[in-house]
Amino acid sequence: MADPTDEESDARALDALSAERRKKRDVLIGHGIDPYPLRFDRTATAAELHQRHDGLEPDVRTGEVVTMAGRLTSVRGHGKLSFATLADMTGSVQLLMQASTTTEEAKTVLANVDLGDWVGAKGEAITSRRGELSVDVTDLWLLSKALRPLPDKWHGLTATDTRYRQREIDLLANADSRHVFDTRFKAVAALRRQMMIEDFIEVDTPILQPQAGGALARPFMTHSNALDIDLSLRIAPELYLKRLVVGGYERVFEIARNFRNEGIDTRHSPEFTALEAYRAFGDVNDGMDLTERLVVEAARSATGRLTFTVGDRTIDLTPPWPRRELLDWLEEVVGRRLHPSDPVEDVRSVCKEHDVDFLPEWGSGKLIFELYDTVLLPMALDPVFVVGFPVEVSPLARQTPDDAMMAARFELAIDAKEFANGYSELNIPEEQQERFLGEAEAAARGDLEAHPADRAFIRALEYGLPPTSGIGIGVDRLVMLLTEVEAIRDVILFPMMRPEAAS
RNA sequence: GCGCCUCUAGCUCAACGGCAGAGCAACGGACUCUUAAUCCGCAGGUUCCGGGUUCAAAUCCCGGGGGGCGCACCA
Repeated sequence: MADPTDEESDARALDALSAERRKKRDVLIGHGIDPYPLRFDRTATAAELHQRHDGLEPDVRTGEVVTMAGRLTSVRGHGKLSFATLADMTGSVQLLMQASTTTEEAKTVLANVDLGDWVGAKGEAITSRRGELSVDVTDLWLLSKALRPLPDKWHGLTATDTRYRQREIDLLANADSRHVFDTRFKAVAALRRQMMIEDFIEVDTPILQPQAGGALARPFMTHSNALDIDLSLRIAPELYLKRLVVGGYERVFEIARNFRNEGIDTRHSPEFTALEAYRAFGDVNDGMDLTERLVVEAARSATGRLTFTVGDRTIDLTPPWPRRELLDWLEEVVGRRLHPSDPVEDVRSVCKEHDVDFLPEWGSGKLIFELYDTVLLPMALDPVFVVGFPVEVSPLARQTPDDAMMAARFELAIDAKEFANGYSELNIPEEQQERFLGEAEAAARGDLEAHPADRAFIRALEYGLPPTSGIGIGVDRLVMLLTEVEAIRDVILFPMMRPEAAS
């Protein structure tokens, strides 16, 4: 279907189903029942009830009267006896409704509820003859009517675009999907908790920026009417966070939504979440230590495990993770020691040998980075810190003390993807200025990912940025690993989609 | 942006040139221990859209749209 929620197709195809539900709502109104009560007091959740009473023998009455609330996901009518499943945020519990012991009002409600309705139910917690924990309902209230039918209760919802466009019904129909997001929120909470433990301050920096910076990427553009200026959506919080370190926040982090106007595929979303953290007095090695602690803690806390299977790959996060010098590893694999100072023709020939495409304006450093990206990265399954990247592709990182063409920078590779990135931050204003000018020239030449020099950032550096370790962790990719899914859209609640057709 | 695949009832799927079907959900009915409840009955369609080929199109062809995957760019 071109558009499952199109108004006309609704009017046509959903009319019969929806009309039935509206009719029942009218019947209840006719009985003086408000189908949209303002509030409801519940005394127990499904999880609490199970925690208190699981393991009882069949046919036991606990004597505890509870009031539950949730969505009705299944009804099994049995004449004067009905069973139903009530699902709330914590799980589900069975309702047992006997005509002989329910109120008249409850009978009226029961006769006019549909799958998907929100209901409240009061009764004694008991076990059924089969031994299932149930609420022996005396009172039943409608809390809100579902006018649209739910997806198939057994098969759930599989249509991918409907799952992304109408995440709400994906969540209520597919337990797998709920589990993915439960895991996501636990992982993010764990990251935040760990940062707090390590004395980092959480901050919020601008998403609307006069000038995108902190990464090489194409920004989304927008416009301020009040100021009559064009603005970019942030591509990385990096520059603002380092300005906060200048300001005295020695340990800062942000769990930041970044926006990049680039390709969309299973690994890339136009908006994605990264944790960026900056720590005064640290260097690239402290960054790796911190990254390892964060990822391991998120995995343990959100899943209780350290090994994950994605597709046919098994990934083991057990620390410590190996740290390999990029140039050493590359030498091992391509059989030649490369260096950014090598003549560009030499590095190009290695690229050709390994089917690595390149552009004529790329220097040896960029070519080495491309070799890493296309030859080494796919080999990294279990976590590996790759250390030492060409300065040419690291405009915000310090040079290493013994090699001015190499930056004190690492990338964390897991499952053939870049998971994290970090370095000893470049804090020498003149050098940063020079690197910016190089980028500005590239921008002037038409490089859409390059940006003009950020003068406000240089000015900040001139007030003094202490030695600083910075890291960035791709939160969506981390969650993909922890939930063992292959598509980034599966871990984003409402992934960017083409708008639904107008009619 | 290019290539491949896909779109059928509210949902999950059949039919693959010959009357558009099933399960779930819905609707009417039976049933006091079900849990994908069961049983009887009944209803539900612009087969994504537009054009073409054909006696006949959900099916084949062309164009368009949505979605997925792969490649390229990017994290």
